[in-house]
Amino acid sequence: MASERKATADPARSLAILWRTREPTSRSAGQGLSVERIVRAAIDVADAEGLDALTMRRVGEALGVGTMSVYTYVPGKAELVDVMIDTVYGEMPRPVVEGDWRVRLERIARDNLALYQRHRWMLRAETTRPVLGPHLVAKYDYELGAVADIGLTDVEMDAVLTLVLGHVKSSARAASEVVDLERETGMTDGQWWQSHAPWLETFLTPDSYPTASRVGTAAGQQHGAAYGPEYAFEFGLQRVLDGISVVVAERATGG
Amino acid sequence: MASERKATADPARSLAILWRTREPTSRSAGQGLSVERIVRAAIDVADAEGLDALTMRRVGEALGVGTMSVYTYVPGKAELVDVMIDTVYGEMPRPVVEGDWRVRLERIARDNLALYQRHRWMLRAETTRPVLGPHLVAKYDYELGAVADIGLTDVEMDAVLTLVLGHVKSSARAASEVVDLERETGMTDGQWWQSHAPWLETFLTPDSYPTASRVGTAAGQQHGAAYGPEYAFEFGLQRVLDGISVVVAERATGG
DNA sequence: CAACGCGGGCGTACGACGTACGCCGCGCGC
DNA sequence: GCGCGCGGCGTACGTCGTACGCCCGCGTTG
Repeated sequence: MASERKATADPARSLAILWRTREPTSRSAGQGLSVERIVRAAIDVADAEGLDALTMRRVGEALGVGTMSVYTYVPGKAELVDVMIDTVYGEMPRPVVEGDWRVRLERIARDNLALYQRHRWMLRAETTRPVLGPHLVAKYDYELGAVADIGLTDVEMDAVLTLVLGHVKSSARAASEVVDLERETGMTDGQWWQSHAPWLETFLTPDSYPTASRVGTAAGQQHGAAYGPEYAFEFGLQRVLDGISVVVAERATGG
Repeated sequence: MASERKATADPARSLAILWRTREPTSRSAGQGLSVERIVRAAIDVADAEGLDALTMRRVGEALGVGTMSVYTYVPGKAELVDVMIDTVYGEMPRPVVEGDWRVRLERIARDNLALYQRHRWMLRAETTRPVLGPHLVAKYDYELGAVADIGLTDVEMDAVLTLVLGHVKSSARAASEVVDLERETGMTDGQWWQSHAPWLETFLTPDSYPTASRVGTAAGQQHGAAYGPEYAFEFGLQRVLDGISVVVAERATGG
């Protein structure tokens, strides 16, 4: 009948849940199921076991409740994930930071990185279009504050934030992969590179790919040194901030 | 028995397929199934209908063959995707570019963006750890060439590349979401923002979130102007390159 | 105080998916 | 001319999301 693909969430339904916060009915006010309890349980499952382990059956189980009971409060899994995302945005700190825009942006970058580390499933869930929930809006407003009044246009402010947060996400993803790999294989990243070294050397010879071979080795050792992802994050962040400071300086002197 | 999670691909199996390229047996040399034909069909399906539509049954169908026949050549879906990824890397151009490092990096960024636009499923498939296939290695070697001999350390070269490619991926993802949304809803991004404007205004008032409201409006209009994602890509790319040039300049003068 | 209706909770079932297992039948080497 | 190996595949199982409709207990009403 309906030719709609249900692969994706219905934003309107997600928004309704996010903004309406319909109060619990008088009936089972205290101890029944609720959107909040469901979302909290789902976040706990995803934090502990990853997004693949987050099934509707598992959520029901975690709440000591039948699978289908969850559907009384949430229209489907996609919308549940939407609400989970906005909920964790609500956990983020929004301190007033002393210092200039660079200090503030750096702080924002680190806070977002910490969020991704605490909730690694966010890195995969966020792929789809973000739903404009209340906490995402609050987060956006707060973060824009870091780059307000330094001479950028509105569009540039948005672009700066997008750039910084994109870098954070890329770095977080790389770091998360290292963690996953260690969990799956039982080896550290360094051990993994070492065990694959002979295999690598059979085809990635200095003759065939001189640059890749040399740099790959160096980067691999860096990873072995147990702070590879952090280095990539720090290096990239400073580069991005340097790049932004060029525009800020232009605006300050030029007009 | 085996407590292995099969959510992820076995890298060794993927690598074996990627590097061994076992020649077809004498028997059905010409017209039978083959890894190449399977991968090509799978890429076509994913290009046309997205990663969700890529099922083993669908691949078999596209080849006029039973579902399980695919498993004769490919150990599983995860490994198939690994091979698909390396294959599309093989399609990328690797021209010798006239100009300095900045010109070369910019070209690399645009080529990678084009790749993501041609194969949007890459944006979701790549999430897992990349498999070191022959084409990925060749790509890595080529791209490192853009930043060789400008005074960076090996680790910095790797970090620069990671930074630029990360930005490309972030931008590509944002652009891809716009395309998806237009396909799903049948509206352009501008129309979508406009239709949701009244709804947005009910809670995102200038009183509650002054900055987010103003900047969001500006950014929304930018999106309506049909070149939002391109702007974000260009702006971010120039910022990133500016940031890199600061280090390059340091290295050139400092020693 | 009794009857009722409604809504929260859930059991069952269906159609996807990935893929293990074992059976065919063709065509090449002897 | 014969047998066997291998490419190809039909069936079946366990998972998932979720549509559908039943039940039961509570709050409301007469």
